[in-house]
Amino acid sequence: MKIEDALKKLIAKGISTLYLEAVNDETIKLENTSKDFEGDFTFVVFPILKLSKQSPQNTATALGTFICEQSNDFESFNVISGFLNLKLSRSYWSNWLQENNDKVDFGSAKIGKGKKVMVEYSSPNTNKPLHLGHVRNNLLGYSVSQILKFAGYEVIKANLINDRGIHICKSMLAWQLYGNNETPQSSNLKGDHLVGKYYVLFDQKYRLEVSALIADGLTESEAKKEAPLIKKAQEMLLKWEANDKDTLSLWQTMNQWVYDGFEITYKRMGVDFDKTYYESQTYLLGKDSIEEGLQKNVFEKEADGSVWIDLTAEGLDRKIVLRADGTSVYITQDIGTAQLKYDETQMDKSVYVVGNEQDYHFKVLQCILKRLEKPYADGVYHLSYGMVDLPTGKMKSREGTVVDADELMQDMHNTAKKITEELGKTEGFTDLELSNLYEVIAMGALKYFLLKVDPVKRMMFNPEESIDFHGNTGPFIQYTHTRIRAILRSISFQPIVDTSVELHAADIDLLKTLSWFPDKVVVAANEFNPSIIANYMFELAKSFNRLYHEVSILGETNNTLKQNRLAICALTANTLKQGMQLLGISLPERM
RNA sequence: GGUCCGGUAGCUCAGUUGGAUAGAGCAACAGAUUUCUAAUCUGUGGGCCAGGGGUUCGAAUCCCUUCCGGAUCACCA
Repeated sequence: MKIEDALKKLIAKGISTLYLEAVNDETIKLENTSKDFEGDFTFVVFPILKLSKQSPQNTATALGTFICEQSNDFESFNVISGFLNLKLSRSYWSNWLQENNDKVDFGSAKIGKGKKVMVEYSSPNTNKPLHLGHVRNNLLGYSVSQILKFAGYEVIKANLINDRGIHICKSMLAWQLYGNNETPQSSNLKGDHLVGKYYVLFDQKYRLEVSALIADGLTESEAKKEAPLIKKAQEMLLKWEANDKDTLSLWQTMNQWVYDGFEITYKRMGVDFDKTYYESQTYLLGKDSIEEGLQKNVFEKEADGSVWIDLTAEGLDRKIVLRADGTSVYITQDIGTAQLKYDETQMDKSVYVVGNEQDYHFKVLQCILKRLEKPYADGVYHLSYGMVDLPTGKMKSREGTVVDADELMQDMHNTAKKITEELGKTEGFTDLELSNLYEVIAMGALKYFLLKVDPVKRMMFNPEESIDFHGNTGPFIQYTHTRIRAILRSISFQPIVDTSVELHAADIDLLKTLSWFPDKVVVAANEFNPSIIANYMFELAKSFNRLYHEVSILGETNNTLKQNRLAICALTANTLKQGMQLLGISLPERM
């Protein structure tokens, strides 16, 4: 039984013994004692004063006395106004260490046992390279997958590639018109960047045409529709849909360039997928569900043949789900893809890592799936995340105001190199080891920077100030880990815990922080929120660094205490490693 | 206009189900290494938790309202 639950039972027992009032222990609320006071758990007695009919002070004191008499796990208490602070005993912590010391998967949970969850993330367009916003998406998706796995779920990572549509045709067309048969090989340009270059070029040329038409007297919206380039792009889309051989061939060639480019970026970010869906193969799905919905009277058909759903009862709008010509809209595809995913995997939950500009869309999707009484409707969860803003404003691919993912990663690598060299920490490494080290540190800094922020929040990235390597950062945590590893490398010891020895207060502080890890994992998994793990990692690292300064680990003269302390260090190192793995961050042995 | 999300220190962010004097990091300043890696640690300064009202023993947290920022309400994806 968890100590919190045991304490709740004790408190309930205390109330019934002292005041002859029955209390359900599940209604007892406990808090962690704030660090300005001595103690581990705080019970606020105000709510039970009407039972005790005593002053807050007397009630708390009586309860505290009762608990310390009844249990060896609590050694003392103090009362400040209505707050009863209870302190866990040293023997409790010794026992805790002994129990958890050799757990291989300390912190793992079983809340997802027997359940399958699909996490869809990344979902790029094939007309441009990935930028910082996509990096946030990818890291979130990967990390959430790791966390869910650690919490016991079977996880399927999926990528739905948006490989068709008018935007793809834009880069194809620009390449056809202005590309002079440029290829990634001929220009030595990464394929996704090459295609992205033509996407931007299309937009530039298109704008010129639009301005010219406006000068000729057209309104802006007319000009946008009438510009020759956009008409050509639309023609190309029609050809693509008609399976025109040349168009398809160009499409395949250019998409392959992009995939080759993405593969490099994904690999460097350390993300991967179990399943890849292509929108070109799924965009016709969903029509069966429309038919089904019509029969169930969930949808209604207009005179022109278009199909709609009225979601005003749910506070949403009336939405089209099928055009009059029988073609799909975005939501139709998503209905179809959800069904496809379920048919293939029978997943219990389906997490979509998609930016918060699609909050409305996913509300609609879930609503429709519920109306259709799909068994997977309740398991749909939109992991909505805020944009990454630049000091200059939003990132826009077409306008070139983006922080490119590949460039950013390379910048981070260079910064890591520079700092390591400045600190003079390059001795004893081969060139290859150094290069790997810089990469691990750089990725640690970048990933931690993006994952420590609550996903729902917009976040700010200033390219002028490179991402920090001090303080609440990935490298700080990596560094802490290398300090522990240095100690553990230098000595051979058996992680045997002897509960007879009294632990130092600093040891106990660290143990206390360690003991929170399993709870953090559960909360992070339930909320699909890696930032909980990230912030906890920082707490844990700080906690170890305090111990490191306060006491000597290798220099401890009491050998039994030294063995215990080494066990605490080993558990800390393992927990740091495990937690960072949940964030997709590696830890170097030395740095 | 309707709906949704956000607003906490100069900057970037934490803040469990309402709890004690509001917390970190960065930046600034002052210190710490004969000893396990100073990418570290300790301390100082810095706040009308956007504003106002309400609920109660008690509110950054819950309710109402105003303001600010953003998104969305497409037969685009």
